[in-house]
Amino acid sequence: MKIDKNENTEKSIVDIAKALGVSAATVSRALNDNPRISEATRKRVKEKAIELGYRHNSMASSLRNKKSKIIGLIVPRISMYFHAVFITALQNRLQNEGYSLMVCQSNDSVAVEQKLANTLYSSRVDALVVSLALYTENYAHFDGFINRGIPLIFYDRVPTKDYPAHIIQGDDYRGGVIAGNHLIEMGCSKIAYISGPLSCSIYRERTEGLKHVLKKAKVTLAKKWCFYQELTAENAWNSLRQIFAGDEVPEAIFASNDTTAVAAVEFAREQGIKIPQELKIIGYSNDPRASIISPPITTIDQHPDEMAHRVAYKLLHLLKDKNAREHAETNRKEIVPVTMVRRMTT
Amino acid sequence: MKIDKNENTEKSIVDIAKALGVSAATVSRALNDNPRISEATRKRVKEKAIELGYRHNSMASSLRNKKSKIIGLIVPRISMYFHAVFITALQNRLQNEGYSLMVCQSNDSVAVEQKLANTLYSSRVDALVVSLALYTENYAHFDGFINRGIPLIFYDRVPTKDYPAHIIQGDDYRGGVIAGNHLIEMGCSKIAYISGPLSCSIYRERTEGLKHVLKKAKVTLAKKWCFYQELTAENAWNSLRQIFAGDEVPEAIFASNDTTAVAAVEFAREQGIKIPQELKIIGYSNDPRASIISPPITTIDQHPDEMAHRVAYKLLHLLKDKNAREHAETNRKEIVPVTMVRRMTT
DNA sequence: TTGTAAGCGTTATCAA
DNA sequence: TTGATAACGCTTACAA
Repeated sequence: MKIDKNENTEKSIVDIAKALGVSAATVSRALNDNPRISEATRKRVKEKAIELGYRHNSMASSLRNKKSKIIGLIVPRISMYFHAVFITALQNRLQNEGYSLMVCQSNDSVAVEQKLANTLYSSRVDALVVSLALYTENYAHFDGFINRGIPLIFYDRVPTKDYPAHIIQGDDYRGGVIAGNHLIEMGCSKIAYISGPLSCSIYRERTEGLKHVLKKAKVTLAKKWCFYQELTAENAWNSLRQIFAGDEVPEAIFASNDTTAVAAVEFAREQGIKIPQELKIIGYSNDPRASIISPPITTIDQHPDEMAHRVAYKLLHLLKDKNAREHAETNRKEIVPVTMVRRMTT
Repeated sequence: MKIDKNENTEKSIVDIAKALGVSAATVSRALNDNPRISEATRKRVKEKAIELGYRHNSMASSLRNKKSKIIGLIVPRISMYFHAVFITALQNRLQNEGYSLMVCQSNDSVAVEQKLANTLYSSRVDALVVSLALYTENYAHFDGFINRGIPLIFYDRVPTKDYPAHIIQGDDYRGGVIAGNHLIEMGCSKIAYISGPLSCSIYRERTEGLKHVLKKAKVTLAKKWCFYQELTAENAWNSLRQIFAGDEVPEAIFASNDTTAVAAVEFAREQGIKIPQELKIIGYSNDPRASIISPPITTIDQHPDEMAHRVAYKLLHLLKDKNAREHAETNRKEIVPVTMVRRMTT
C-alpha cells in the first residue's frame, strides 16, 4: 500500500496559483472551464491540480455561491418499500444533474422531523423534499423554506391543510374507490377496514374514497371493524383478533398497507379461514411481500418510480428557474395515478 | 397561511450584532454558549436571534472550522434489506450526536462509486462509511480519505486486498461453514451453489467457508451446479433452469442471498419439486420475504443493526480522538457474528 | 486573457 | 466580558 506523502496536506487554488505563478482567479476560472481563459493556461492549471492532488472544496464554493448542490430529503422510514424505491429513483436522477441527496428519516416522529428540517435548513440545502410523519399536522417547521423561497416539495404524505408548497401525491382517494368497488363487485358487504391514522393525508383520502363508494352501494362500514392506527404487524394482529372475536365475521378486509395485508393472510391461515372463499383481502403499496406470500395478495400499486420522476422534474425546474418559483402559484399540486394489481386474495 | 415578511431576507450574526450594538464575535459566542460571555448578553442575543429569524449557517461554520458534521455513506442499494436496516440504525445513532448522513447509492457500479467518493470528498464529509459495489477491486478512489486522515470505514462488502482503512464485516466465512454443515447434517451430498461474484468479499468468504466444510465431509461441489453472478431473481431462475435441466438433480441449494432463495422456492413450486423432502434450500440475510414465503426459508442472519452499532461506535471514536486514528494501526478489523435461522426449507 | 480585491458568514486569536 | 481583526477557500466584478 503506497500512500503519496505529497498529498498529505490540503491544497487550495492558491497553492496551484503560486506553483504556476498566476493568480488564484485564473486558477478558479481554469478549473471551472470559464471561457475567459486561454486553452494553454487551462491545461497547465488542470495538470498542476492533479499533480498536487488538489480537490475542490465545495464548502467554500457553496458559501460563496450561496448554492450547496445538496437536496434534503425527509422520509418516514427508508425501509418502507415505497420510499426505498422512491429514493433510489430520485437519487439516480439527481446524481446525473450534479446534486447530492441528504437522506434523513423521521422515524414517524414529529419531533425528529422538526429537528431535521432545522438541520437541513442550516445546511443550506438548495431544496427540500418531504414525506410527512404519521402525526404531523402543523407545518411551521418548514416555514423557513417558504420564506426564503427555497423549493419545497411534499410527496406521498402531504399536508392536509392549505400550505404554500408544491405537492405531488398519489391518487389515494381513487385508491380507496378502486379497492372499495372491487370488494363490492366481489359481493362483499361486510367489510373490515384497517387504516393508518387520519392525521395522515394518504389514509384520510383512502378512507374518503372507500366510504364514498360504500355509501353509493349502500354498504355500511361497521365501527367495530374500523381501525385507525400505526400500521405495524403487531397492531394488525391485535385488530384482527378483535375483529374475529365476535359472533359476526367480515367477508373482506381492506388493509391500508401490505404489512397489514400480509398479517391478515397469516392470521387467516392460522385460524383456518379460507382465502378468498371465506375472506377476501386487499392491501396497499404492492410491496414485494404481497406477491410472494401464499396466496399472493391483491393490492394497489402507487408507482413510486413515477412519483420520483415527477418530483425530480419539478425539482430541477424550480432549481433552474427562479421565476418558476413565483409563477408557480397555480399548478402546485400533482396527482399520480394508482392501479390495482389483482391477485389471489380477492 | 401567514408568512412573516420580516423573515424574507437571510439574517447573519452581523445583523444581530448591529441590532444589539455589540460585535459579531460576541454574538457568535453567545449563540455557541461559549463560557466567556455574560448571562445577560447571551440571553439578549438569543432573543434577538429568534426575533430576526436568524438561522445558523453551517456552510460558513464548516468552512471556518474545517468540520462539516456530515458523514458520507455509500451503499450498493438501499432497497436491500440488510442495508436498509443498517442505514436506519446508523442514522438514528449519528443523529443523536449531531451528525447528518449523506446517503448515496452506487447501484453496484464501480464508476458511480468512484464519482460518489470524489463528490463526498469535495463535500468535505468528516468521515466516510462504505459498502463496496459488486465488482470493486481497486480502492484508489478512497486514497484521498486515507491521505488526509479522514476516518474511513468499510462494512459488509469490504476490500479483499490489504487496504489501510477500518473494516467491520460479517462473519461470512462462518456463514458458509454453518450453511454447509447444516446441509451435510441433513444428509445432502449433491449441493448446488448460487453465489455472488468472487470479486466481492462476502461471496468469496462464504464460498471458502462452504468449500472448507464440504471438503472435510468429502463432498464435492459440482462445477455445473456452481454459479457466481449478480444475485437477481432473473439470474436465479436462469441458473435454476440450468441446474434442473440435466438428468442428475441436486438435493440442496445454498443461495447466497434470499432473493435467490425465494426464487428457488418458487421454481420448485412451479416444477412440483417437494421442499424439503426432495430439495433443501438455505438462503442468506434473513430478508423478511424469507419468513413470509411458503415454506419459510432457512437462512443466515447477518444482524445489520449490530453491525451499525459497531460502525457508529468506531466512527464516533475516530471522530472524537485524533490520536485514535494514528494508533489504530492494530485492531482495524472487526467481525460481527452471524446466526442461522432454521425454518422449513431444510 | 489575466490580475486585483472584496466578500460569502462564521469563529479563533489577541488585545483591551 | 467584549471587541477588532484575520482567516477559512472560492468566485466575480472591475480593471488592466
